[in-house]
Order: sequence, then C-alpha cells, then structure tokens
Amino acid sequence: MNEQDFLAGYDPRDYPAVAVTVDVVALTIREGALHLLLIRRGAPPYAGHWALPGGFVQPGEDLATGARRELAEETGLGGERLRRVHLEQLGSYGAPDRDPRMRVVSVAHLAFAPDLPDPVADTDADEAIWLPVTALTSRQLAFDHGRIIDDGLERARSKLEYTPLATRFLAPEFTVTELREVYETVWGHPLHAGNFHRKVLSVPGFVESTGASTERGGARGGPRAKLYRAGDARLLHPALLRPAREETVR
Amino acid sequence: MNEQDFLAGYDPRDYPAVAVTVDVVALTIREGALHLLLIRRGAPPYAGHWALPGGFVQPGEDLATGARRELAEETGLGGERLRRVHLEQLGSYGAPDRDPRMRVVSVAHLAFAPDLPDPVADTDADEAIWLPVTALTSRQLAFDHGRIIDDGLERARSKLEYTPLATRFLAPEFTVTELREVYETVWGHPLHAGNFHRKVLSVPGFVESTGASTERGGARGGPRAKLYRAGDARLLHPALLRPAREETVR
DNA sequence: TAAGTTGTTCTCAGATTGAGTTGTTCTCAA
DNA sequence: TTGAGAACAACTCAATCTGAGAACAACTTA
Repeated sequence: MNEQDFLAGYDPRDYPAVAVTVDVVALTIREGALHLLLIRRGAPPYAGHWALPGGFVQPGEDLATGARRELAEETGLGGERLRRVHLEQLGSYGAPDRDPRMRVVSVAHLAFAPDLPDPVADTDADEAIWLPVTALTSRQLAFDHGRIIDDGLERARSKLEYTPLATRFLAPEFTVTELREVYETVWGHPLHAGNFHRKVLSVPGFVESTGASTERGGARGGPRAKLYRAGDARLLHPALLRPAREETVR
Repeated sequence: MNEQDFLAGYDPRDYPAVAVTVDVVALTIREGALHLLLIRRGAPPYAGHWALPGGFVQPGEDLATGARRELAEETGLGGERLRRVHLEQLGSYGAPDRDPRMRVVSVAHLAFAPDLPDPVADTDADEAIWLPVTALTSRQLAFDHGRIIDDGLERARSKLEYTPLATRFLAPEFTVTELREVYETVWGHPLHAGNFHRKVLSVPGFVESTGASTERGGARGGPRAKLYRAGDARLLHPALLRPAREETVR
C-alpha cells in the first residue's frame, strides 16, 4: 500500500481511525533540580496518574505549533517568554495498545525553559505542576509517558553535549557558573569548574561577553562574576563531551 | 484540550480526519556511491515524481513494524536479510498542506542496508529503484520528501560519528578499508587511512577480529586484508568525529 | 621479474583534556 | 574592622588524542 493509493476522492473515513496528538516533555531547572511539567489526570483511564501536557493536533496547525500551543495553555506563558523556550520534536509513539480507548499516535516534543512561574489552573480542571524528575516512578505515569520521559531526558543530556541549548534553561544573561550548574543538573554529576570555564570560552559562538558583571558576589562570598549571553553557534565544535560512564542509568 | 478529553464513548469520527503513514529513507552503498530507494509515482498528485516508499499504518501494527513492512514490500526482502537492515525513526512530518488531498502525518524512518539486489516490481505498478543521492533535485520529489531526505542524510552522517552503524552498510564480515569507504561515501570526503585504522581498532566494541583474511589482495595489488565483524558496542566511546567544516551544505 | 598498489604499523608534533594550584575579590560573622 | 571561608578566573603540567606523513611488507598486474 503506497501513498499513491490516496487517490482523489478517497474517503478517509473508510480507513481505520487514528488520532494524532502532540505531547510535550517540558524541562526546567528549579532550585538546582531538573523539573518536568506534568498534569494530574482526573478522569479514567489512568485517573490520578501524572501525564504529559498534550492534546489533539488541530486542523491547519503544524505539529510544532500544536506543541507550543499546548505548552502555552498549561504554563500560561505567552509572547516573548514563550518564544524563548526551546522546542524540538522528540519522536512519535504509536504502539497500537498505548491508549486503551483507540489508536493514538503521539508526536512527542521536548522543551527547555528557564525557570517559570508555577502553572495556573486553566479552564480544564487539570492540576499542572513542575515536578522534580527524581520524584517520579513510571508506575505513577499514564500511558507510555514514562518511556517518553526517559527518551526526553536522554535526548536532553545528549543535546547539551553538542549544542548550546543549555543556555535556554537560563535568563538571557548568565554567568559561566550558572551555565555549569545547568550541565551538572542535567547530567547528574559535578564538573571541574576550571576546565568547564576554559572550554566554554574556547568553543566559538557558545557564549559572548556582555561586558557587565553581576551586582553581587556569590551568596557565600567570592568575586562578582562576568555576565555572558548565548552566542550565535547552533552546534558546538568541538563538543563538550560528558565523561565516559559504564551505562546511563535512570 | 487534553488527553483526558478522550473519554470513553468519544467517537473519533467526530474529529477532523488525520491519516498516519510511515515513509522510509532507505540508504545503501552501491559502487562507491550512496543510493536511496525511491518509487516513481504513476498517479497524481506528483505523477512522474519520485517518492519515498511508504503507506498507511495498519491497525494493530507498530510504527517501526509498518516501516519494516513497507521496506520489505518494496525491496522484496525478507527473513534474515531484512532483519539485518538497521531501521530507526527519523521524525514526523505533519505540515497541514503537505499532501493536497487531506491531512497526512507521516512518520519517517531511516534505514541502512547492505548492497541489495534491484527491487522487483511488485503487485503495485510502482517502479522502485535505487538512485544515487547526488542525482536528485528536490524539484523531482513528491510532497515534502526532499526535506525528509535531507534530514535523513544529515541524521545518517551524524549517526556514523557516535554509533557503529556504518557496519550495517556492509556484509557480516568486512575489512577496515571497506568500513572506511562507508564513512567516506556517507560523509563525502576522504579520510586518512592510517588514522582511521588506528581509531577503529582502539574504540572498544566497534569491531572484533574474525582471525581470517580476505582471499585475495586488492584489485590492483596489496596484501590480503584482515576481516572483522561488528562488535557489541551500541555507541562509540570516544566518537569518531568528522573533520570540522564551516557548514554542512547539500 | 619489475613496477605499482594497498593494508598495516609507526613516528612525531600539535591540540585537547583532566586534575590540581594560585591569586584575587567578595560575603558573612565575630 | 577584620578574619575566615567561598568562589571566579587564570594558570600549570602531565596524559591522552589527533592529524599528517613515512615505512614496509604483501600482494597485484604487466
């Protein structure tokens, strides 16, 4: 069966119904811990379980647009602050039995956001909150969302290696230490401060100096840190590789 | 609108129809050039244009299963030879106007295959052939398949860096030179033979020796080469990075 | 048998990395 | 006001990795 079987006049309703949804694995860093935007389901199936924000793709709407819309609805975010959120496609999940009600193919997306205010309850009766990723077991998650989250976390860890997207977790101006803390939080282990500093400044286009410094030193002392903003590189050359490990375990 | 709006008893036919297809960017290497499996469309839209092999996801069928089925149908491949083809999800394409007939979300896949026999014409009146990727302009391609192919080629180039999947373009036993030629073909530029050799043998789990050698030396002379098979690594540590370039252009 | 090709190993300089040290600027509390 | 501790930023140095080229033996064809 090929696409050319889609002849003009073909009636899609003759075909087995498939619904297409977009889901979003939205990550942010709060108080030094990686957090994930989740919604508590009120109705069955999986009532009381946590689920990713998501919903049907609307007619006339691109997949990425749908994901950004879902993110906006659940976070109450809009305008410039929404635009600064990094959003990319993660992958599609279409196991025939992943939703007990009908065939649903979900196009999952991955978002990196700076620390955002707590979600406001919207018109839906949903409870949407940022939860630390460490506080989750896949038993508490609806559908195959545990698997999607695992894939999203692994993608996030890997993206930090070869793209400058760690800056998307921060305000427009940031210090090298703040940037290092993003890496340490997402990768889950400490990095050598001096080597990280050298590396970040040596990779072309990763960060550019603003010329300014922080108002104050660190909370417990230390000099004022220089401020940087994201550079214009889309990829890091050479990459910032995470230290070799046996296997990545969650 | 959230997934919890999928209440039991919800009738999917009330919802705007979306069709889900799987498409496959299948790559192989023939006569030192990267080739792509394409199908010439007989019927409008895009009659006479080249398109990726693909079709509807069948009920009860996983996305990856559907992609492998489409690949099998177009190549006539089955059994062990089909199983040795690497297949991974590439991404989903769902722009509202990508198909003029109706809303179609395509889940594209990427396949790496060893040199295969020419496709046999199957029950469809399709003409399916392996075409060199250099012989393509996006004007000759149906739908957004030019874009999908570009994404697939970039993914392939990138995958060779940090996975051992280059071996999937080769027979179960191969020489280091054959492996290097895969890299040179996919990346599009020559590599230093000595350094490549050193690197391949030093990365743990990339290849393992069979103990045997080729029957004959090279076509124009030279010693017999040692034979290797793929090792058990899923990822290359450290990676085999392609030389830095300004920007990857196609 | 000669000439040329190729697989494999080696050498060496330059770049990159990991680990630790130093100097200075700052905060907090005595 | 000052001392103690913290943190930013720069540096050092050894170990490792990379790029480029050379060497050499094993093979081919002419």
